[in-house]
Amino acid sequence: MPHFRWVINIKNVEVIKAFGRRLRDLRISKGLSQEQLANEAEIPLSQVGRIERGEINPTLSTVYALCTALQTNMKDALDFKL
Amino acid sequence: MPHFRWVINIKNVEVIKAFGRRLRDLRISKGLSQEQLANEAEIPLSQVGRIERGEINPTLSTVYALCTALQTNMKDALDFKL
DNA sequence: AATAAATAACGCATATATGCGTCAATAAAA
DNA sequence: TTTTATTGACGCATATATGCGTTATTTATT
Repeated sequence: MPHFRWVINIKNVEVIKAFGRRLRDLRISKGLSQEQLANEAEIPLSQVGRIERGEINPTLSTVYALCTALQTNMKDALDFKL
Repeated sequence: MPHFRWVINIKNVEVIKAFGRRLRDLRISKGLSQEQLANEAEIPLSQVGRIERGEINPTLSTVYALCTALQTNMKDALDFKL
């Protein structure tokens, strides 16, 4: 059965969703498929999808790898408001 | 015994260490102790220490919580070069 | 020096990100 | 439509971040 045993921090959900949207925008603006981005960033394809959909909370190193693959700075990739 | 069974991505080590240094600088510039920052960000004190020392690879939501507690944007907190 | 405050360095349980699959659904191109 | 490319949505094992302790060490204060 599904659980609600743990407190959900709404802000945290929002930040990973906002980053997912930003990542997708950046990827598309660079004309890359998820697969190409995954290869560049050396991250599994399925993980890129989950991050773009805001399903997982990526680590700093993953964020960095994605930004590097997109030829952007974390500074710019994380420049969004909630 | 210690292991070397997995490939270590040097860049990833560098980014978490750089963030740790940046976090410490920001915290000190705001005149906060690790304990005060931990309370503000609602994360364990020991975790703040490990992050500042670059021992762990924080998630995006943790980075966000720390930046918010420091009254900074991720944009600025992650504005560093490797 | 003695005391207090701050940080380092551990341990441990649990939730979850990662890494690597597979197959379905959708979109794009032929 | 049919084929191909792309993305979504799963499953599962493993490494690790989180969360919450405790104790040691270092630093600051008196």
